[in-house]
Amino acid sequence: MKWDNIQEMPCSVARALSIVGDRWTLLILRDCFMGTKRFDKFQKQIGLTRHRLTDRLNKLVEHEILRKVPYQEKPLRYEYRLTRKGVDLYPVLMTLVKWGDKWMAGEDGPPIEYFHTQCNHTMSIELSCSECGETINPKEVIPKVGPGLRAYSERLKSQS
Amino acid sequence: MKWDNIQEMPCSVARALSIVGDRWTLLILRDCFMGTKRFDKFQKQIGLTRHRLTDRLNKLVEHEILRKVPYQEKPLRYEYRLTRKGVDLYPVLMTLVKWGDKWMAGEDGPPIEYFHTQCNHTMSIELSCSECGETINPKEVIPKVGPGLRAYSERLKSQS
DNA sequence: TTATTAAGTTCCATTTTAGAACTATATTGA
DNA sequence: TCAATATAGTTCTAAAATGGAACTTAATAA
Repeated sequence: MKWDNIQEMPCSVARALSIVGDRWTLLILRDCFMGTKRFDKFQKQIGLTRHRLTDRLNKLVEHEILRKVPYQEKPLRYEYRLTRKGVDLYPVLMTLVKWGDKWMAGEDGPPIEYFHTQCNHTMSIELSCSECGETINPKEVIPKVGPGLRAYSERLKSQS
Repeated sequence: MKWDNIQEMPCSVARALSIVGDRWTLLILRDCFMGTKRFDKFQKQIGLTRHRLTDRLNKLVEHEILRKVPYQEKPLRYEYRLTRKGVDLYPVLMTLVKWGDKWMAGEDGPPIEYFHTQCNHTMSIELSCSECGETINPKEVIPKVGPGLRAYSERLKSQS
């Protein structure tokens, strides 16, 4: 199985990772959420090669997670901005932050803290249920076959 | 910058990704959350090469995200189970699910649905504030330098 | 006229990965 | 006894991805 094929799996994790699941893309997006918009700044902050960066930014633009917006003419230059689809990846980054803060920060404590302007507290994120609002415990969530997987299975059947 | 060095960045996202940020590891963990425990089953479900799988499982064990538990003697065989540290990655997977469901599922709808036994509803996850409980809007969260980054900066200064 | 800035591109050596076959240990059935 | 099956790897090689460094292009600043 080549990586390029995982997007065809009937699985939202696989499909999401087919775009953002490589070694650098989520770091690029982290920088986007911190306000970075320009090529050289990404390159310096992350330290990946310019070649790779070009490649990853193009892929993100292609998938409409970032879009290129001209910020000057002469010479024409673009900056990279998050789209709605890109901003929707915020929870993925924040869950990684929370895990990294808990398990990787060591004695120094979390590198970055997050201040919630709505309640004026330094906070961390929690996962809650869209229906009842309660905090999620993995054991209390049961995965079931959904319409997407059913459709996929039926297509497989009709092919054979 | 080589990938192996990103874990030294003063950033929880980078540190988390240094372990789970490669192309296959989060898919392996997805399977763990679906109940998969054995080598061959991982291999068939994910379709990565046995060689890579060995490598990734070992890395996860090394980082105490999975642990090997013998399930038979003669011949001695182990299965892979999530540790507490591993279970703590559940939010990362679920945020990827939510994004994939929204942006990658297309007309078929989500492949898998999630049933919350606490409230008896099919649900999706939301991000909420640990302090006030409200749903998080990225614009309302301000990152600030935390103790980990301060300690890091001071170490850098004293070295030079 | 030479540097500098910004955003890439090009080239090559190194590293990682995919794919397939092979190995080790034990059980089952003929 | 012998062949087939099951499980969990390991080994090998060709192909693909990556890292590092230098080069390019277009414009401004010294």
